Amino acid sequence: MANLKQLAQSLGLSITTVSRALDGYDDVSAATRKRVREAADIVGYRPNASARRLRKQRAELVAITLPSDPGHIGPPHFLDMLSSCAEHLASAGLNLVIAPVPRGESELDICRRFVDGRRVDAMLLVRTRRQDERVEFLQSRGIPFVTNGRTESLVPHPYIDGDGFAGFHAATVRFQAAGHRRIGHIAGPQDYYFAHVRCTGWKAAMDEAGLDADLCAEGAPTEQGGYLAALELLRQPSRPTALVCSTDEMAIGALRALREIDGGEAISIVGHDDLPTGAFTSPSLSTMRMTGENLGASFASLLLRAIAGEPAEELQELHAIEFIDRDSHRRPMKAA
Amino acid sequence: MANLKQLAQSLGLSITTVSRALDGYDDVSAATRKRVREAADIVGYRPNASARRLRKQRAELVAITLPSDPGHIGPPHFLDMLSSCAEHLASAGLNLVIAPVPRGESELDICRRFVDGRRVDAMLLVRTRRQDERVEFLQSRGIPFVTNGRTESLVPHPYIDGDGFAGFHAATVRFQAAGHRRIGHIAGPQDYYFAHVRCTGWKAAMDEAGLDADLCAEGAPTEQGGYLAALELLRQPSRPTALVCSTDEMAIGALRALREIDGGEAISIVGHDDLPTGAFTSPSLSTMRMTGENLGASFASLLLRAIAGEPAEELQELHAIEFIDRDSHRRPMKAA
DNA sequence: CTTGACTACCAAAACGTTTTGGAGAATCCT
DNA sequence: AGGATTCTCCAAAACGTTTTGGTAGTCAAG
Repeated sequence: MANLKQLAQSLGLSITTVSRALDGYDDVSAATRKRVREAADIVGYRPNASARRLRKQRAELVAITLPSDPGHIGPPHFLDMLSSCAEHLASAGLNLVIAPVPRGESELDICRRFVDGRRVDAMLLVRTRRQDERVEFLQSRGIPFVTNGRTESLVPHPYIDGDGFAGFHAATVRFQAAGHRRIGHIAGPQDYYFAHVRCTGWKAAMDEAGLDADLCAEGAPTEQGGYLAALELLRQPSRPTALVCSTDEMAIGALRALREIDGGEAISIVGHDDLPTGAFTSPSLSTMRMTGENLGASFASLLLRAIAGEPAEELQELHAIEFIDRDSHRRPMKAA
Repeated sequence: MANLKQLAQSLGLSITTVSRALDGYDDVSAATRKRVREAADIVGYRPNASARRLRKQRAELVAITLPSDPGHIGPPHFLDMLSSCAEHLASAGLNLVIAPVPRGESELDICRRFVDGRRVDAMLLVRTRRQDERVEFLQSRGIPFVTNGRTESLVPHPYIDGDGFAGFHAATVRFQAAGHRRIGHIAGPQDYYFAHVRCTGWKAAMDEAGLDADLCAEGAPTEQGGYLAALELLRQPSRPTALVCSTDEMAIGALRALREIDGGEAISIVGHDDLPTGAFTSPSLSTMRMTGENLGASFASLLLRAIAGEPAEELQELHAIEFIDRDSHRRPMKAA
């Protein structure tokens, strides 16, 4: 309601003094500072955000682009993560705006709009691709950003990612140790970095064990995509006895395929993401997830440090993957 | 990069003319308008958002408060809904910022910060309470807002809500028609409007049928809350044979309680929200949900119309509830 | 030749802050 | 006492837009 001018007038002070009193500068006496602050409290004065932003040349905003891609928008935890991230940003005076990508526009368009209109101080990117034009654009503009997921960009950038290679390597080795020889992989679209690196982890473990890495089917990162990919593998002359799936959603689709196929109940399976639904499927879904608590806070912290100018190399977090063992990864193998 | 002044200089025009050319006013000749627009395209000019906002006295932002309450933040669809809402707002030049409530602060504090700092043009409220201080505050400030859920506010406000009374009434009547006499209700916290109105629907159906509406237990709107409330009802000397649960999360908790109790598998159950997980529980969870497609777009539309000044009475949507029948609502009753 | 309407443009104000570069008064040091 | 230093305070500029209230110039009508 009140602005600085009115407040200053009512106090018989200058705008400058009132502004500086509220900001706690020490070139205003303790007495006036107190007087100003009390008056401001009473009238409920809050500085006009647009005016401050214009003057300070900061947008006080961070945007996150939400792909309206096929496949759900990350696990359900995602909103919690966002919420926590927003909360931590807020304590630094930044708000988080969500920027969905309308059909007909690319994520790059959105970035452009936000960056060139000086609407944001930084950006948060999810679902990175191996070659990601958004990353290139933001780097060319020199605007701070953090990605959820790595890219193959030659110039380093801040990210938080799970060590998909190690995770899928370890999952494959576990199956080998349990006696599996024919271990298949249900892969997500290979232009996504996460899907590619998970596939690579599986393949490396197969190569190292001297096993054929031929049972790989790619599909959309959805339940249906997993279902179709699994059917494809199950039609092979020599079926897999275990499946390592790129995501839980795909794994749930694969479970559906197994249910429809004779002998499918003898095939072990593991996914990734720790979807809550996985606890209720039958068999309950064994899975993996990135370690680390309060990822939202981590994203916020990286964003703030990127804005503060820390070099990208120091703003990269690669988290270990942990197993969540339920039933689906140790189903009794059919007697060979 | 470029601002209006530089662009004007490079064109040999005044700032005014350039600004008006870009905005398509017709007091600038078609020729110059074209020339200006082409030049703007080339340098990639975008007006500085903060400056425009300051001048136009509009924030171009809408905020939604995210309660960090007990109980998850709405169904998983919630993020999709948000995303769709943000997308429709964006086509009107508005961005959606998410405003989680840090512990130690109330949702009212957040509203105050956003409203009094002129950071938003409107607000979106979820999880309304019967007496909702946020609603009162926003009404007193005269700032447009839309709620997800009704309130008992005497002065009308825009909302979108499901007809919880009718839904829970109908669900109860269905159980009666199936022969159930002792139908219990697992209620959410009664200061939430949705929880209260659902409870009222159940109670009304019981009263109308001349049955005792005594089997009601209240709990937190979480899996654990449903579990505890169900245990409470099952300890009664005369157990319910069917349970109408305020939310799916609570219903899933109740299912767990039934599993632990001797004879629990003979108790029918229904929830509300259509959580994806419900399809995988055993028995699979029968549930209800609000009808209407693309709620996000509806919210966006109501917000825009509220900002445009349409009266609140015309901005209220009450949606019917539909049943999603799975297995849990028709479990074989124990022979009396 | 004046008047009025119309076209194409522009200078300046305004939006509400924060920050720069002082200015006057009081205090301290020698 | 005179100069330097410290305390308080403030006028004005700046941030980049949009909008107000014009001004010249042209053209047609009276």
